[in-house]
Amino acid sequence: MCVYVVVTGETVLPIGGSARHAADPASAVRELEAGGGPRWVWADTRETYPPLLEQGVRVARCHDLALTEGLLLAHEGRYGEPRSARAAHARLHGLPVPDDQPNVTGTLFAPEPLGAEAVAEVLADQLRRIEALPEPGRFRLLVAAESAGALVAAEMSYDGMPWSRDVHDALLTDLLGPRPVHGMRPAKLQALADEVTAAFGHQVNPDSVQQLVKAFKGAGVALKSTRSWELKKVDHPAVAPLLAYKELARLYSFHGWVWADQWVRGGRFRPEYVVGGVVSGRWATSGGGALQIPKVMRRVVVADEGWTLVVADAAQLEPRVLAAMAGDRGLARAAGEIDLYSALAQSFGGERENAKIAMLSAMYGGTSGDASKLLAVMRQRFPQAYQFVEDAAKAGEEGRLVRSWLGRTSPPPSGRWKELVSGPEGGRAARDRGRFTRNFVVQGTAAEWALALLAVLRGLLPEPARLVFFQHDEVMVHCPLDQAEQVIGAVTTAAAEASRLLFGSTPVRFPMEAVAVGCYADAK
DNA sequence: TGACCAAGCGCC
DNA sequence: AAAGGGCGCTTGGTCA
Repeated sequence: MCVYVVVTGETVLPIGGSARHAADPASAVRELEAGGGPRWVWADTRETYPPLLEQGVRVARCHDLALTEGLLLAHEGRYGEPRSARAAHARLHGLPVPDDQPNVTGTLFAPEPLGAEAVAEVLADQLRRIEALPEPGRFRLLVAAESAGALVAAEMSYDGMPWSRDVHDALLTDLLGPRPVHGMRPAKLQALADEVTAAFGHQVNPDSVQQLVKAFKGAGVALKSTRSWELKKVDHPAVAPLLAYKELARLYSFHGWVWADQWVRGGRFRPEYVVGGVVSGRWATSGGGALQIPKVMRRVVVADEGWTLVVADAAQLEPRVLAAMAGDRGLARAAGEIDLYSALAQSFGGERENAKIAMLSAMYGGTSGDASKLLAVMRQRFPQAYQFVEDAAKAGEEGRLVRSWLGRTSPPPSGRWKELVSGPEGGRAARDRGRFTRNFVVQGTAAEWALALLAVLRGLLPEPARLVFFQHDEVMVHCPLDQAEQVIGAVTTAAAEASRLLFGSTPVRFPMEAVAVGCYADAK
């Protein structure tokens, strides 16, 4: 049973009750939250929640109208229509529908917030539309998990991930040389660039694909691309320094000093997360590149004195999700083991590696190498799982929509795709979309499991423990040392609860191994 | 000059 | 070792 309380601007309105115009809305929220914890409904967590966090107010549950509208529109085959609460309200009243604005927090031209009555109206409409779906229970869970994700995302941006600028600077200095002055290359990077130039006998900018291709051509080497794995096949003295250059140059420009100046404050890395930013339901980032931190940088993430980092990732999440969704008994039995691929090895000639290739090929639409032979085995041994992803691929090839377990819906085919598919290269376009929808059902459901885990875990954490990182199937909690055991236990509990919420009683296990470490680099 | 694209590579 | 689905982000380079 949910109790909804509307928040907009300075109004806090219990549904069915009378509006309170609070001069101090944060206090009003704090007060109502303490008295039992309603489900707050608001137009957009990104606008409403950060100011509350600034005032030390956190809430347990919310219903984010914009995220919910996006999920509903996609399910209704109206993917891409404006999803803001304002747009939803306009549609209800046959008024002109405003385009979605980029996150307007803090801009001068932020429009007046939607009135409380309008917010309540949009909520009622959404709840009605959810009840009309074929699986309202699952979709309600999706909405709750997505909204909880929005709370976590805002909190993680606010709290930040521990980031030692001293360790970062030492690492960069070690690899690149001291921080250079304005526009210069770091010494070690410049030395490698000079080596490349020397190897060719003339000036070559290693950042320029064109110059590199031309230089190699001049040396008698025809390149298809300058990708590292392509270069590794080439025998030329420029290759070694060039490969070293590319690796370090990326570190320098993506996660170097300039990046740290912009994104690290007070020993915390504060990226911006975009909940549901990937069509499959995975999160994206809109700044800071939090989901692409190179592994070498993990040593920079260090717990505060007297605190620890509890790091946990779900093992082989996607094949487990497939086993549970497809109800494939054989695969589910293997997924009852800690190492799913080892458990499958027997079916694939005793080779764990073969089992892995077969599973990945089934989920991603792989065709290369041994894939087709292994897929034939998969089809025979695990027919339900095989058929499940085949059906998703077929739907995609035919231009139909597919949905995740809880009801997140794939984008429809574009107009361009429809043209292509009836043209001479149509087969290629169809297969490409088939691979996408094949992967969508698995990746999307895995994202839902992870979101459910995140939501449950958040509710189990003791004060002052904080979630500080979430990356697809991995979470990190920063907590005092003496809470480590409790937090590790909470992770296990949350994983079990996420599995139960999505799949009820299933033989499939979802192992989530958590370790407490002083430094992220020590987690693996 | 700014807008946009492609290449390339980091993460899952 | 990669395969292969999804992203973000930076650089160089082109075009209006």
